[in-house]
Amino acid sequence: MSETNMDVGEHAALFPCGSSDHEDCGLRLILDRLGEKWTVMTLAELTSGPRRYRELERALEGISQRMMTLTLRRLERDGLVVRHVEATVPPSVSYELSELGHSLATRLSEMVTWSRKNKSLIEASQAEFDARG
Amino acid sequence: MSETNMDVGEHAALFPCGSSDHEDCGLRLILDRLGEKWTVMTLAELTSGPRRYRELERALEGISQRMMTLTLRRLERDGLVVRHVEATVPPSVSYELSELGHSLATRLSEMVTWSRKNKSLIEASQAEFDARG
DNA sequence: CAGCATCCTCTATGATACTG
DNA sequence: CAGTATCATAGAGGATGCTG
Repeated sequence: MSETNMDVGEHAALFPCGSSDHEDCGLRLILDRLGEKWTVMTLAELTSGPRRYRELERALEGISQRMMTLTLRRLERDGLVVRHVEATVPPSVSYELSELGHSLATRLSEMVTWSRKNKSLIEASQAEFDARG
Repeated sequence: MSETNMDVGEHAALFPCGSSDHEDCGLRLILDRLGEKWTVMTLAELTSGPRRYRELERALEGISQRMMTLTLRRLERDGLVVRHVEATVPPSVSYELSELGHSLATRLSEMVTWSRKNKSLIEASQAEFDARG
């Protein structure tokens, strides 16, 4: 009853991202990253603990070396992932989520829950939509 | 069953999207949509209530007609937005969030909160990272 | 007003080769 | 092992013109 009953009149934006505010309230900052092909899977893999470069590469089946590096660099740049270097021979480099990274991963897991819950609903809608030309 | 021999104090994955599960637990289904350039702003605008095509176009300053239509079609296809047609002359078409759309918008607003809260942290990290390249 | 069709550009990503 | 550098390409998105 009190579910979605937040009267949606004319001017009560649930979240102010669009309109004249082109800076998107900072959402794009993180959404652009999440929209990249391998970012989410990389974060997901790292929620289990630190991983070495090669381990990640194996876990993310199909990723190119180029994208593995790019993805990790960008996550590091955002402060979501921390890079550790062991100056051994051969070198050993591991990556792990920062505190910020973990906090994002938590949010992401909530989105996963939502996705799981509504996946069939969405796919049904798509199927119906497609069935009409 | 598998090689659990390397438990370096690992925890279970917070969300199971990567590794062998290529279907991404359905997250990509929605993340791909949110990653598109105008989707979030469109949803944001619609949280305030129904909007006509032209109203949306004006609100989302800079969007092309092509992308406005594509974005709305895809949202409609996903069942996140409902399209209403008034067969007047000239025609009047309005769009509004479905219940599913509202539920997603709610999640999104939580992400916005997170983004707002950590925006400066991320940007600081980026600045520091760049200062060393 | 609310679109659809067409052309074009630019970027994300993939493939491949090389190195400390 | 853990990258960097280079080349190639599919697709997202922009610009423009047309229509019911």
